Amino acid sequence: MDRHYNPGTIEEKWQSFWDANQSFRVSDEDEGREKYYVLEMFPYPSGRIHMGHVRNYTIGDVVARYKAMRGFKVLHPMGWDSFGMPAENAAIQNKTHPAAWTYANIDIMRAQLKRIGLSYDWERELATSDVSYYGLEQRIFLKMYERGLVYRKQAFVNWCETCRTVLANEQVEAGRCWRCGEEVTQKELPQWCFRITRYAEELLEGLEGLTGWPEQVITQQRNWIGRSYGSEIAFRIENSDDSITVFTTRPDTLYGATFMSIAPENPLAVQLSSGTSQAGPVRDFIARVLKQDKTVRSSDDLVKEGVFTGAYCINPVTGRRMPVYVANFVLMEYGTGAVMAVPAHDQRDFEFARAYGLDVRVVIQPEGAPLDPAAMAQAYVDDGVLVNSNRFTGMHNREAMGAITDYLAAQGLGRRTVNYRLKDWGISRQRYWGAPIPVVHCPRCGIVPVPERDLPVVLPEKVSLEVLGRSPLADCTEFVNTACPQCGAAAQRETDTMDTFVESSWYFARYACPDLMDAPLDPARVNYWLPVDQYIGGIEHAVMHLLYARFFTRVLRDLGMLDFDEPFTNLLTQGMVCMETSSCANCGWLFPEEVQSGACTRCGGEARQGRTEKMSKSKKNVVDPEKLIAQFGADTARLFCLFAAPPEKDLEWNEKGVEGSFRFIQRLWRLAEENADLLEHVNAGSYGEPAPGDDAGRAMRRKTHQTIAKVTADIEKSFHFNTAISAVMELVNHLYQFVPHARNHAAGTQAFREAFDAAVLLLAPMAPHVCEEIWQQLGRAGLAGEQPWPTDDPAIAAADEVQIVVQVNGKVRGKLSVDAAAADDRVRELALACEHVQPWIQGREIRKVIVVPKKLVSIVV
RNA sequence: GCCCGGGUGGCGGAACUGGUAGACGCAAGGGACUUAAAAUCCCUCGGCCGCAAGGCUGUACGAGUUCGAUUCUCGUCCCGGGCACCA
Repeated sequence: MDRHYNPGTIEEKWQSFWDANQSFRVSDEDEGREKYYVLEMFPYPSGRIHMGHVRNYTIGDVVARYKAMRGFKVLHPMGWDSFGMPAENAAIQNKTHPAAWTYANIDIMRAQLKRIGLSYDWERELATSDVSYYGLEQRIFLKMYERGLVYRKQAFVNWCETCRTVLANEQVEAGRCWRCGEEVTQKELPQWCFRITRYAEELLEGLEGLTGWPEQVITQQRNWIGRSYGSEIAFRIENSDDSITVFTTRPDTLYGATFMSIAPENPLAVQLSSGTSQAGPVRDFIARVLKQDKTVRSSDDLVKEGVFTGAYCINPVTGRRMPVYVANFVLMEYGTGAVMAVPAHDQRDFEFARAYGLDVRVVIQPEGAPLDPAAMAQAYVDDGVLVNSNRFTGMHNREAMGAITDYLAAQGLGRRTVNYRLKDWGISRQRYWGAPIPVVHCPRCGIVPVPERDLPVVLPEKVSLEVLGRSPLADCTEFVNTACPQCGAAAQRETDTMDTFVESSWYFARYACPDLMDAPLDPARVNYWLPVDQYIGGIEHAVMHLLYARFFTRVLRDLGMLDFDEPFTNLLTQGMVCMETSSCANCGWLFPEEVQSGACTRCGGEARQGRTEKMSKSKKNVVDPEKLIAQFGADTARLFCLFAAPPEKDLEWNEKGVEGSFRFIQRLWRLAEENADLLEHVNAGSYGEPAPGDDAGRAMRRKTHQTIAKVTADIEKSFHFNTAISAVMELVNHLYQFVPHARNHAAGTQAFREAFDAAVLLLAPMAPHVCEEIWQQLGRAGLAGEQPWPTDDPAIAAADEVQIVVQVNGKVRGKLSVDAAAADDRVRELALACEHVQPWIQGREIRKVIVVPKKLVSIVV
């Protein structure tokens, strides 16, 4: 046994071993062992691994290694979400090509991941920017197109007039372009969309079955889909054959509808006003509202504004004329882009009516004081009984919702509907570094999908990224100019690329068959490995990524590529990695190494400690995993990530805590090294019963088996590695105490070996390098990681004496040690006789005595 | 505003289905070893009172249920996250 623990040497040795032996490669054949698919969200190759990755991937790795020791056949793959905007920005900045930048990053990050000792099947590695990936994605796109799941529509995008370019939401800062500061406006452009709304109901209902997901994520998805039941009601436009249809969840208030509000984007706004004196004001109003970017328009304090269109529609039940207004708070994307306004019973309509002097008609009366429209200070939105509602007067409003809708339906003026907040997924990006949308625009045939035989549509290499106003692909003539696949005429390729969320919506299935070249997925292999048994990633993906992946899984199912509904059976959302921030008046944010004993090392000024926040480059509160590993080794980095907090909580980084984890590993090593003579050349499996009367040996074995049970339960139940590690720490502490006994008793030596081997195996998934090394240096057969997971023997773990707490009136007054098998009556007797308890019960009447077996006795006096 | 989480020592965090609050680790203090330091080992460590035995108090705050509440119920305050004019 080596004298000192040398993480650098050991880790390099085992990482090379795993590489050379392809230790974590799995075949796709069913070998009788149960499969287990564990997956961590793949990273964007930004350049370097950060602590959030280390934490995420360590958690996944422990699960993978643990399940393997439990006898599962484990699939644990890794890849790269390698399309995206940062590559283009970096390319412009560094005058390189996005591909060069991306693939260089991948090489760096792959090497970094290997240095953490993660048990990936690298044979299955994939990168979404490889044509072998996105080319197959284009096939999925075509199949979706055939099924009507893809369509094109005019949609508003953020637009900077100065830069003449489309901006992503995150490129808009306080309503202005991030690059030039110009005010961002909304511009209507044709956009490709996926019809996710077709699956809205199924996606919502599927949530019920996701028992392995955190409640929080389920709720967020439910709110995002936002189902609401209501009615569609048609309002005839005065002097016209047309009508305006609205969606409302409150058909019961129809008799109180006194005007109509429509969204500025609603084409009716211009239509209705044209030819009237209101045409000018309406046009101006729309132009002004559309100039505001989405964040401004949806901000809290936006004043409700509107303008009369000059037109009226007719309330179908009262026959009253309702002026039609364009209003800035009405959303085109929700419902029908038009709202029947009931000022008495809707707060927004109320405010609007007061501002523009419109009628307020009460139609729902609460119990007690009747409402007076003139005196109301706010809308009455709660339940009540209908008034002023003709035949429905007197009916409870809940009942009236259905009754009024049915009445309208009978006349063809309305129907019950379900409306969703969820919108179709706009996938068009006017960007270079993404998957080309495989479509051709032909002057004669219109939109023609690229036939499957002509796929993939390869992203051209030579493009200029600095052109403005359109996708860089639009300027690449050899890409754009093509022949129409249908008629052969000169045509142009679509130059939009796909949202990168498309790639991450099916990569988890592709890992089952990454070698397949002529189809995206091999149903047999996908159905064998999937669904993913355990998916692990950041909570920030609670809605978008996880919803899109669920959508895609259903689409792929309907395309016959797989046959399950939900992609991820269990989901673990891990918390962020946080650290204290530091700053100095002169130099701003400081890196941790720029602070020494409270002073800034750059200017000598005072370094102030800020709040603890998520590690980020901008705040400089970061720890570089590479440096950390160089100093302490990967096992320490892993152990600390697991020990400092349970996975779902935020982890507070603490340099001293890292040293503590390092010390613990050294403590384990030293225990082996100092007692190698006792431990060497013995194999697990046969640890004899300690000699009768060997209490210390018995206690050691009890601790061992209790620890095995505890660690196993902590991992199985909730992946609470922090408590699992603390249990092993206790075992190791116990082992140190036990050394003298182990040296003097043969049976004690056995118990010592049993406990030590258990400690090493229990830690093997968490600190794999050092555990393998100890296992090997002590001459154990095989690899630690290939040993069966230790099993606990409840008979050995059971205590033969238990401590009983004695309470008097709920306060702890005494403690007793009692034979575990003692009868309740006997325990009760001992408790009452206990010397510490006597003073509290003497001379008082004992009303009740409660005996909880093996726990406590509660005496009520 | 609405919907989810969450408030436990100096710090990170433990506590099974209501049963000894503070496991484990960090920090701190004291001691041993050392010429010295590091490393290591031993002891102390929620607060208050007490020489001690021991007592009182304590899981954001206020009530309640219970023999017994960090755990269950109601109310209040604070922090974090998500959504937000959704008709």
